[in-house]
Amino acid sequence: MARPRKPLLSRERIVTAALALVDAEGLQAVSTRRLAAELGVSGPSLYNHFPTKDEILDAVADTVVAEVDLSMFDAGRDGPDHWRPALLAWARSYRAALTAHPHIVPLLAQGPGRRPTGLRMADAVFGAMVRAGWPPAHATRVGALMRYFVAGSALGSFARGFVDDPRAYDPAAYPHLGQAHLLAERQQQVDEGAFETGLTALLDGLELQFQRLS
Amino acid sequence: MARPRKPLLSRERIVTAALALVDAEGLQAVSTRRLAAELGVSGPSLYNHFPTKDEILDAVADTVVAEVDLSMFDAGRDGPDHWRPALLAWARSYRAALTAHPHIVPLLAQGPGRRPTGLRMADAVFGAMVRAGWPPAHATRVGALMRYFVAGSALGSFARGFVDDPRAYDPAAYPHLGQAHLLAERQQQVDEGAFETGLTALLDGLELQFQRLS
DNA sequence: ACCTGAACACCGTTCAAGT
DNA sequence: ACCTGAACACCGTTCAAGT
Repeated sequence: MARPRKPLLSRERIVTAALALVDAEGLQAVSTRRLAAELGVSGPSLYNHFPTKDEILDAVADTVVAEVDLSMFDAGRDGPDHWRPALLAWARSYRAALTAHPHIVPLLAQGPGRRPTGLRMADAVFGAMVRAGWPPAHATRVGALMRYFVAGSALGSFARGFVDDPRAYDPAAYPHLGQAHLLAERQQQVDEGAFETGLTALLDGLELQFQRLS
Repeated sequence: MARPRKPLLSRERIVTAALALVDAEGLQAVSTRRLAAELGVSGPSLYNHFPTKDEILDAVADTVVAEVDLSMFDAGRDGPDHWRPALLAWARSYRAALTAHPHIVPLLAQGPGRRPTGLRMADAVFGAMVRAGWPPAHATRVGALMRYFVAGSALGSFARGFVDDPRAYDPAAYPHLGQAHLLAERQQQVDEGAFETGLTALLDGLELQFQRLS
């Protein structure tokens, strides 16, 4: 079989298979040969659809960010009281999209870059903040700092860092972390709690700044 | 030359060289062969000092986190008014350590894990918050959410994401980002501003919560 | 246009051999 | 104990060859 009359691959099929592989086995499991095998083709076939492996992973990251709900930034329900609930809903949707695919979060490191959905997201947040009354320079910062917090919460899940093995912790070395190994069990609660606590603090603090501006 | 009478390598030399290579050329530049060449030895020599390449990079990450100042959490100057300036100073030192070595930030994804300095840091923050009057469950969250924000700010530097090429941005597609390409130039200012704005908001918000608790 | 196998330079890691 | 070269299985990518 050289060229089939109907293409075996498409960019979409490749991205879908790559995301499934990343979710199931992590980033390191994605090699061009392995991914191609998963799709029933040979390694080099991928290069008919993407110039490099990195661009495949870029497209995967874009797919994940595309899952983020941005409808709360739609023009129409603007007003000076809408920016807070909009940021809140956006942050939760953003975090949900990332924690659904935790293995690609480190890949988001490059920032929005040339990825279209990342740019669309930045544009939506910025536009809504300006319409709500934030000065443009502040609107840029608000979008950025919210992104920092959400990405950080999805990236370095604090609790996941503690392995589930009491022997890893010398109580003499870390006097306050005696029960740290328990954190692995309650991972999700701790993460969720820290995220919600931080989100509330962030929005409370931004509200103070917003009031000072007007 | 088989075995020299004085060892050519040490864990410390390896880690130092690896960090220099990461800083200069990024994570992908670090291969065992390349790193060994940089140290004047052959590839497999590294395995006399580290069991895997991943553990070398773990040690590199640990080195970077070790640069974070924790002295503001020392017992003695506790009191209910000290936790805020302590968190502020720590966050700035933490961010400075990470932005000095931006290429290893995605590596911190695994969280503190078994890395001793990450655990020491978590322990110091937690202990100081509890001594300042935060209930333990809240102290855990405060340490985690601050880490989220700092790691996120170092990871996905918002501005770095915008490439310095006006042609990458179709003004029709991103109506609010017409000047986005300019962001690449002002990268540091935007990042710094967003970080400081977010940090103030976060601490203002935490102060509100702290008052509510007492 | 879109797939294939062969090939290239390069990986991380193992291991027997040297001192 | 600590280094070496050879070797293994595996990479990302290129390319000529097939239809």
